[in-house]
Amino acid sequence: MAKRGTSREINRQIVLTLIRTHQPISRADLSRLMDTNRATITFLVNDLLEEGLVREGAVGVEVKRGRRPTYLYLNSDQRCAVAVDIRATRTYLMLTDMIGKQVGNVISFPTEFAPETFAKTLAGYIRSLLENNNGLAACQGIGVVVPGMTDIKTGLVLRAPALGWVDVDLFGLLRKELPDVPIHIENSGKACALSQIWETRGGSHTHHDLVFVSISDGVGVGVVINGELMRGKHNTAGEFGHLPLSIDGLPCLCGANGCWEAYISNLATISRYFGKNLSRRQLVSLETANFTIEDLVKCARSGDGKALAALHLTARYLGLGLASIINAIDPEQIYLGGEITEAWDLIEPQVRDALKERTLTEGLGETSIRIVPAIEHPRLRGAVALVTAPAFAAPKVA
Amino acid sequence: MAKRGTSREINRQIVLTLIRTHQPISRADLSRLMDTNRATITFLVNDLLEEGLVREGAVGVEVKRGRRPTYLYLNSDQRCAVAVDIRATRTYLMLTDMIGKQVGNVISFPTEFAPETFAKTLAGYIRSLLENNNGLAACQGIGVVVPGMTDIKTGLVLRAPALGWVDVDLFGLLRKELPDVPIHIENSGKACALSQIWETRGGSHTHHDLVFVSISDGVGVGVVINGELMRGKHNTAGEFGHLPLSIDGLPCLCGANGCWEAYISNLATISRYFGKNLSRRQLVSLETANFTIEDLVKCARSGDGKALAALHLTARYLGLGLASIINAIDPEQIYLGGEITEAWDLIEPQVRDALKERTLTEGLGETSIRIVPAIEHPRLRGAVALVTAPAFAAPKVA
DNA sequence: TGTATTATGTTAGCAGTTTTAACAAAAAGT
DNA sequence: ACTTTTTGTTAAAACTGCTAACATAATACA
Repeated sequence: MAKRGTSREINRQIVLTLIRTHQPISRADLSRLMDTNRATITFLVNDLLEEGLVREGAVGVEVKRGRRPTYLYLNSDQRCAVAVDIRATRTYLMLTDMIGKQVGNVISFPTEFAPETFAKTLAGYIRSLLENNNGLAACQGIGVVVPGMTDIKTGLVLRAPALGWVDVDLFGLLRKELPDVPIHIENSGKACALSQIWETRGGSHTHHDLVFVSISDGVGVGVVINGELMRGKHNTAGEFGHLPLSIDGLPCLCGANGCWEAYISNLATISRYFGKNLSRRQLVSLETANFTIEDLVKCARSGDGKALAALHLTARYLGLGLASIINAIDPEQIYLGGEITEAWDLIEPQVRDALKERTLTEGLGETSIRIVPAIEHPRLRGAVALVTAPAFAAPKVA
Repeated sequence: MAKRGTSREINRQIVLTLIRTHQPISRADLSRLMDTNRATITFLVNDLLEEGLVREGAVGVEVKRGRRPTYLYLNSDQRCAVAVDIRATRTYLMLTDMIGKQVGNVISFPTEFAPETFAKTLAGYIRSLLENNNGLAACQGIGVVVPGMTDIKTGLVLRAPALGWVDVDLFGLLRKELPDVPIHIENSGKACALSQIWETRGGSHTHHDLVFVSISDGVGVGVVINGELMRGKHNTAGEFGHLPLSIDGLPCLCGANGCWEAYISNLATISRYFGKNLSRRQLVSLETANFTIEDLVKCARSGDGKALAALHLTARYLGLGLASIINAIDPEQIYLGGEITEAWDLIEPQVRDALKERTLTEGLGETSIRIVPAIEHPRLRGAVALVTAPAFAAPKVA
């Protein structure tokens, strides 16, 4: 039901989003973008100025004639957010302002598997991060991404194989340590997808349907449909990593056989290189401590044929799986993250060929794939989006 | 941008939807459902009464005390829609009122594969259907569902293997014959999903995420995410029928190998029963003319062990594929249509067991599956939804 | 230099909606 | 006969976007 103030709420959020994506921008430009009059914008902006969400800045000088516009900016300096990326080996942290811009360095520490002690350690790092940067006033929230299934309502980590966590109340543990800050916990793939839609929304080339595929120890996938994150009934939607390539194929950690993940995870690629059966986790962890996928790529680049062959086979399986995602979702854009993307120049042809083998139409075979390099910290950006995106979201009305 | 009248538009649609799903319903009940006052409802309903979309009916008598409510109904008698379901062998037609209620009988004629003559024949049937029922005044539109990929903007049938159609301008051909009626053309799976969301929306158990799987000569899938149909960039989203069960498996009509469809289509099941390789289309069409999946089910019911075994194997593959859909989408409800569902009592355990083999969590393994029997004409209802749903859709504002 | 032109941003009043509060209508209980 | 309860309507208030006029500030041009 649309109430008396619903229109205003909606328009407020639209203005806020447009300022975020177009700043610096004048009131007049906003009125043109929103196809309305300048008067309405004046009132909306005045609201945002009073609340301190927006500030006026310099006046424009590059105009031909007429009064110069006063530019508007998001007042992002006064608020901050903390992004946390929990991975199997290390946990990464970053401080950002409200538009997700990084403030200071990314710091990290080894991940402990015992939830209680881990939460205490993590809270300590967060506190020191906030204290050392107290020029930034209020912390708007902490976004935490996890390599596993989560329940966003309760903040429970339902299942994170890489961490050995089942039904861990991460929210509760962190809440006890940091009682005054909103905490958001989400699956890393979903968070990455959220950050992509949130970064492109309102811009000239907004994608309404996109998929984020992150390949590391497992395969994490986040899907945006019609501009909204696909969550599903249990917030477990997007588990494309366990689509079968062959129902009688390689055993997967999930218990089933022939999952895509079992063919393209970092473990699978390394295991393929060594030619051993490294399916048992203990063996794997020993091996990978000494030899990472980055090492494998280096080998391939310096002429190791076996390494290149292992990468090419992974590339082929990667393409075959992507074809399934494309046939199922028909996205405008696929984002691809993970260590193996650093070898994209070596594997792209194999990926694209395999993809075209199974996509149903020519158009689907040409689906755009964008590599997201590790240096962009996609998971940390996803964690930020958990905190910042709700502030810009339109109200639910239906 | 929310304009001055946007709130009213939104609320108008909500009222209309609530009357559709709850009729008969009083103004007072509407105000309670929408959590607002009766005055607002009075204004909104007056608008709808003037437009003739809603009518007042009997007064309620089963109230304990107080003034009796005057019940409101959708004024569905004055308008009608035509639903068309094009299938490989026959084409079906039905006349409905605006809430999708069937008027008269379902009629059908053999499908001709030449687009021009087919369009002329179809238009003739539609005209006679409308003339024989001209008590119903204005025809609001014609909804046509097709077993293939469509472009909803142009009305082109991009690819319908069962009909041998590629880039057929079905919209243009029908438009020439019926120039004054809006025509909607859509893939059958998508239309079925649309009809399900549209029939449950506003009700007590609205499903925001659902999947409709229709098994016949091919596998058609329609997906609703966050209450909206998933279309994708080219309106080809939802092609789960070509997810692989084994990338080296049975050849599929699409050119790839091991597609789910190649294991569970009616042709696959019949072919399995005869133990022959019926992959070539000519052979298949000869066989199936004499022996349908319904016959196979009859055999199984009367004790033919080979028939039952063929069904059970199809059931197993059906379950394995559904697991992929469930892992990917995590829907609240799966609807299952197609001839084979008439044997649901025979195959449900096998389907459910196979499904649980590959679903990632217990909750996902328990995903509700509802059989949609042929007598409910799901594809024709989908065709109706193409015409009627837009009249109830909320305005796009963001 | 002075005037016209152009663009930005503000203000007052108008128009369309929801909301509040009061009231009329109709039925059942006491 | 009177009170209570519920439905539906009406008038006025409050809030929102919209229109039109106007102030402000820059450039263009004679």
